[in-house]
Amino acid sequence: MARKDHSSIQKKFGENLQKIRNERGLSLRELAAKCDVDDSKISKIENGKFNIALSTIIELAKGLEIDAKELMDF
Amino acid sequence: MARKDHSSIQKKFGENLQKIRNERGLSLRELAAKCDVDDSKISKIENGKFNIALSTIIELAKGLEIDAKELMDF
DNA sequence: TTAATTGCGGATATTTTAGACCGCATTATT
DNA sequence: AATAATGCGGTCTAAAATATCCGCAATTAA
Repeated sequence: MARKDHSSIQKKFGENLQKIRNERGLSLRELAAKCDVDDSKISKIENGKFNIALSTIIELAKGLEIDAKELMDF
Repeated sequence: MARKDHSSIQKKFGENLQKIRNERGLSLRELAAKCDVDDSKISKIENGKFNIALSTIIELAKGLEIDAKELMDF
């Protein structure tokens, strides 16, 4: 690979995000409506497809109405 | 701005990072040696210059020997 | 007073995300 | 059966982060 591989971190983060979203009973589109992140992007994040930015983590936490710390608890 | 502005989040994150690094008594170069992040980059992060990726947050936590959650506690 | 350390900013090239939208196959719901 | 909802993958462009490395002013140590 040209650049470092972070897929293992991304996957863990994604699994945790999905778990929390499901606990809240929110669909991808419902969560997307509550934060400034597109539903198709949330899906990709949950599947570990990319290395999201700090601001996106904060945005997701806002939509889930939780503290960003919780999202990092994996 | 062409893209959304996240400087307020970035600044808060940076201040928290700097606070923790100082508590540990580590210089920028010392921390850089303990994780895969260049010292000049850490300086820029501390000064809120950019919106770092998830993997960078994890990397910094590793170097500081703390949980990534702590870095998000701001 | 030298010499070393520290924080920080600049420059560049490359890679990646963000952001917005579309569309489909599979599951639910009516 | 028909309709709606859901998860998910793809496309595209512009903007931003990564990764390196250099260098300097100011502070600290020898």
